[in-house]
Amino acid sequence: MAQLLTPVVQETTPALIARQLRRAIGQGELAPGEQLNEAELSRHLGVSRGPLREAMQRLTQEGLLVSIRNRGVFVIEVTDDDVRDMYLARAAVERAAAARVIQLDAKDGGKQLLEVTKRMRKAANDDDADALTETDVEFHALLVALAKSPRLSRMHNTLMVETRMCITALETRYASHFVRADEHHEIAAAIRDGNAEEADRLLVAHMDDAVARLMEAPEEASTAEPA
Amino acid sequence: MAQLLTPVVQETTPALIARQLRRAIGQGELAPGEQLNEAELSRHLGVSRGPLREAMQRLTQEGLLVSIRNRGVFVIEVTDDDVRDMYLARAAVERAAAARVIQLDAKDGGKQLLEVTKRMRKAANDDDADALTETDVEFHALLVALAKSPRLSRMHNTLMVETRMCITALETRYASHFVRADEHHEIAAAIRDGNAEEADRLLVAHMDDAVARLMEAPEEASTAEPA
DNA sequence: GATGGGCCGATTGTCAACAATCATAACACG
DNA sequence: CGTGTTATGATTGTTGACAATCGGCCCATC
Repeated sequence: MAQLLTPVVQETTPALIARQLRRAIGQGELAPGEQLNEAELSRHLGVSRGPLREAMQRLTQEGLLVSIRNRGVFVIEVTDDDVRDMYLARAAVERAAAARVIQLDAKDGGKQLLEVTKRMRKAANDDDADALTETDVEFHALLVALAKSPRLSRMHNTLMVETRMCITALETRYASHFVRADEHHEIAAAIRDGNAEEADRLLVAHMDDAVARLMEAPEEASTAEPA
Repeated sequence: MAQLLTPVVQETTPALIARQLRRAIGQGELAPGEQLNEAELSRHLGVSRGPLREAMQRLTQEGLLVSIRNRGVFVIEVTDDDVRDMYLARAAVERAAAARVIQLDAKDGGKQLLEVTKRMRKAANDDDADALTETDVEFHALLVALAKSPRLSRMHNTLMVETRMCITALETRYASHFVRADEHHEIAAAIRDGNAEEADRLLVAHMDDAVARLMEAPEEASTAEPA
């Protein structure tokens, strides 16, 4: 028999709950700054407070939630500094991933990434901003997945939840859908061509652009308290 | 009054337990592959199983523990692939950190790092391998801390626990203590001089060296199962 | 001697109850 | 009017108990 038999891994309950919470945060169902009521949430999820608390500890470790003793856990509020830091970390991870992809199998990796950009262009044509965001996230997730690095993937997963949260909360929009699609296409093409320097340069520029866009959006959380 | 008043942050119990567990893993008190018995551990720590389990979920999220449903949580076993991946991730984080330090305040950052290398040289003179390892870890932790990036710091913290664990488990030793100290000194000097390219190059080389050293050490966990 | 079934101890998963803490608001006091 | 005090309701933190699951062992069977 072929090795189609993948070892059965029973996901643990807190891990499942944690995924739900991440999704909810990314989609803004749990708004930045909002407190997570244990009793209420556990009822909604159909579990008791124990497993829920364990799941919340996971997200707290990731930095998606902040815990204040005897008061509760809250969804993080993203300040300007946080946005900058998010993309600093994303750049660190994705640049390393891109370099690794080129090193492993540039041609194949590039092709897979170009496939995603095709769908981005379709979404741009349809003027479907949501689909565009979906494929955008998918592009970056695939880029890191192709690097086959468990650690980079884990880090990146957290960062993408934060990114999604920001996009949702700030309702960021590109000036043009096509510009957005093209930026990703160029990165994919550079990777396919094995041009590490170019891919690296494009990625950095892409991140800088994203920060600039998010910063000019109306702030929902101030970066410093008033004097 | 000056801003010497830091906001009071009551650390949560699972966070405290998690730190203890990380220390224990880094120092090899909890050996790779070992199962963590909840009842026994909670007794030792003087808490009940609830908070302990929450702490374990944190480390599981970090990838320091692996959880198998209905069986328990175990300290990760580090394969050759894991060692490579660890240093791939560390390179990603530390290269970004170095670049950021140079961007923020190269002179000051370089000086602080050089201070650490002084202590490394002293440890090398004393032929004190443990002190050398301590200062080694301190150097890299400081490098990332100086970048003032919460996200890079959080990621790096996890990676350094893994690194420590490997050094302890594999009893890795440099060929020469002085070589080890010098490598760090060069990196610090490059940062102080604001030479980004040089610092980046040295960091990559430093990581490659580390992987090579760890790989030639006797393996305690095989990377692939026998045919 | 190898295989399969069934019991048993140990450990984990889950839950509900209790204790501790905090924010709020009402109120007395200077 | 501002300050300090005290009840109160709600929420979190912690614990112990119970249910579920698993690995190991013994033993009957072929």
